[in-house]
Amino acid sequence: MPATLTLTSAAASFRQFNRAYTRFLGTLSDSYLSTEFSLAEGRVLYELATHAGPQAKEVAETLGLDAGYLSRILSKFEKAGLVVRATAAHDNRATNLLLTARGKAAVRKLNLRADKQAHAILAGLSENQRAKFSSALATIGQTVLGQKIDPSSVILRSHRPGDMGAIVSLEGSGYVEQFGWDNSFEALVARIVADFIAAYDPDREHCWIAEVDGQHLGHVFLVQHPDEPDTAKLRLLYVDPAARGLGLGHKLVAECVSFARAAHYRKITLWTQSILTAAHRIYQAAGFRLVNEQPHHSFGKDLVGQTWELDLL
Amino acid sequence: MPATLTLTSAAASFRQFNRAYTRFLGTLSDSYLSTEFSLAEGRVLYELATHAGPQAKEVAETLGLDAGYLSRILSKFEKAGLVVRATAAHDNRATNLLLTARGKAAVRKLNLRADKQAHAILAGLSENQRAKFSSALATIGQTVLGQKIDPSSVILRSHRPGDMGAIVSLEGSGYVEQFGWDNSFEALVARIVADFIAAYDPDREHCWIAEVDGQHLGHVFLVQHPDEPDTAKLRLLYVDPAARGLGLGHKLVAECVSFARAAHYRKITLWTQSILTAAHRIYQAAGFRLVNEQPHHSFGKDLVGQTWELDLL
DNA sequence: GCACGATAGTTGACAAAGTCAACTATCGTG
DNA sequence: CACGATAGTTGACTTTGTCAACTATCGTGC
Repeated sequence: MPATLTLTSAAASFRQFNRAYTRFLGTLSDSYLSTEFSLAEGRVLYELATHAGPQAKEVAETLGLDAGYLSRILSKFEKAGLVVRATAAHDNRATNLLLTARGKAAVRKLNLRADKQAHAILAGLSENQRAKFSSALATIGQTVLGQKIDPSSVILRSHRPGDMGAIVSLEGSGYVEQFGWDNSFEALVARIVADFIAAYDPDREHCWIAEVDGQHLGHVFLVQHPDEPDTAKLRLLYVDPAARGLGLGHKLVAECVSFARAAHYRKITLWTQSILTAAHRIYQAAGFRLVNEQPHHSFGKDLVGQTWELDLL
Repeated sequence: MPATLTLTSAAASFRQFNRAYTRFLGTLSDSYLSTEFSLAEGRVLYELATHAGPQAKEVAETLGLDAGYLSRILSKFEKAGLVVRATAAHDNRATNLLLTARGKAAVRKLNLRADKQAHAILAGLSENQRAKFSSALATIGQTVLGQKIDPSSVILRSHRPGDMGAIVSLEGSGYVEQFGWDNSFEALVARIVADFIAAYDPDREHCWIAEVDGQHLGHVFLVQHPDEPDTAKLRLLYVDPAARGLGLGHKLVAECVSFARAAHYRKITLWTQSILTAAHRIYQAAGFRLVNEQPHHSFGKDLVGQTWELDLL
């Protein structure tokens, strides 16, 4: 892969983005001027609202505030009746910070204002743009801000326009990066998804996309076997490297199995490669068993293909 | 399109991102502590380094600084010999701000430090991640920061793993959004790119991707006509809505034409739709002429297909 | 059970960052 | 050439943030 995007040019656009975002956050926070709170105070309030009864130290750390500064802010809040400082249960040095009803009301008011602002900005975007935008935010959050994906916020949905391409792209670049396969694999995936759309029978077939905040994290297909009407084929199970370890693969396969049962299939088969060991664990856990292995040369590599089956009684 | 990504949830993740990025920029700017400059001073210096001889007012506006505050910063810079304030040519009230050699040296030093920092963060990412990251930055910059694409920074390159999928995705969601086509169009594109990879002859065929900072902005294919060896087909010309008006389409078509000439084709043909008027102007400008029109029903719509040709003498 | 270093939080003194309004000098227009 | 507008400066001020010294408590090792 020729490095048309060098580390240096990536760093340059990163810095440019940071400058622009500094400016942007500056204009956003200007709205605090019409408020009784400063930006720092607002951040503290928000922190108290989202984390139940934290110690002052924790708040100072997560927000990067000076302990002394925070102490003064909290005194002000206490005087205003927004916060109570309760000595911690097992440590008389520490205090647990709790919002009063009045404090909660203040947070609600701030939230409303901030939500309005965010809405106003996003309202100018088309749905397509908004999806791209959200996905971009999530990407940045995960790559440089160290944000973790919250498994409970992952949703499974059916395919939509643009999804087939995303599937081809993810699998194409993913397997090249991880296993060095050549682009004939990407072409194969493109053909599979084209066939899926062309022959799609909603009662007998389905595609699931796992996503969070518009970010495509994984997918799987269940299709009718071309020759055997009672058999379904599970195809193109994929979980993005960024989302591994969340049980997404299990969730996707479980979805396939229950759909297949509901559609009265008697069997599910799938074809996979011996090197994809992470996937095997998922198939095994779902009750599939390996029924056949065969070496072949594909995608520029010597591989061993495997057929797995699950009987649906 | 079911709104699994509502405006409200998009706004929520937007706000969460802003909070996280505030924190991130805070840690980034901590590095200014070991510097003789404050963050605001650094921003001013950078602004002076990138824009030749601006007025104080312009700097104050672009950075969102108070005029008085800026004036004091500039006085400090002048005293330190980093900046000279020259009365503007045609307005004796205004001053043009110019960095001295010493000022430029200071900027270089700051840049070096910031570059190191950015490099350190990006060095932990794989090339794939870095490309996604850069592209995400660009997306955010364009959608909410109002950044414009710099036409001179657009590069044309050959296809790489993951590109075919991106092409399918862009065209699939793009034409759905703009013209309401159904997903059989996405399937058609998937089949075309699959065929391209399968039959690819590098001497006779080519795919160009237009990108900036890893962000895919457009593409085009030139392939051998299946029946006529002397004829090339131009296919899948696409320019992302975000990148229209930059002459990207012209650039991509010109690339095709010159490749076709070099490969000794005698003719280029292409098939397009009557509603794609923006593309027609590009073809016309490149010397193509409309040779045939035919109504057809595809992608869920009644369309009029057009064949265009260019003779390459 | 107690000395001791570590930790949570507070406070005073201070510095840095940013705001506001009044002011000067100049400009452009009628 | 009067007059309102504009570029920039300055003094007085507030807000925001930092630092170190301080108290009270904790946990550990002896």
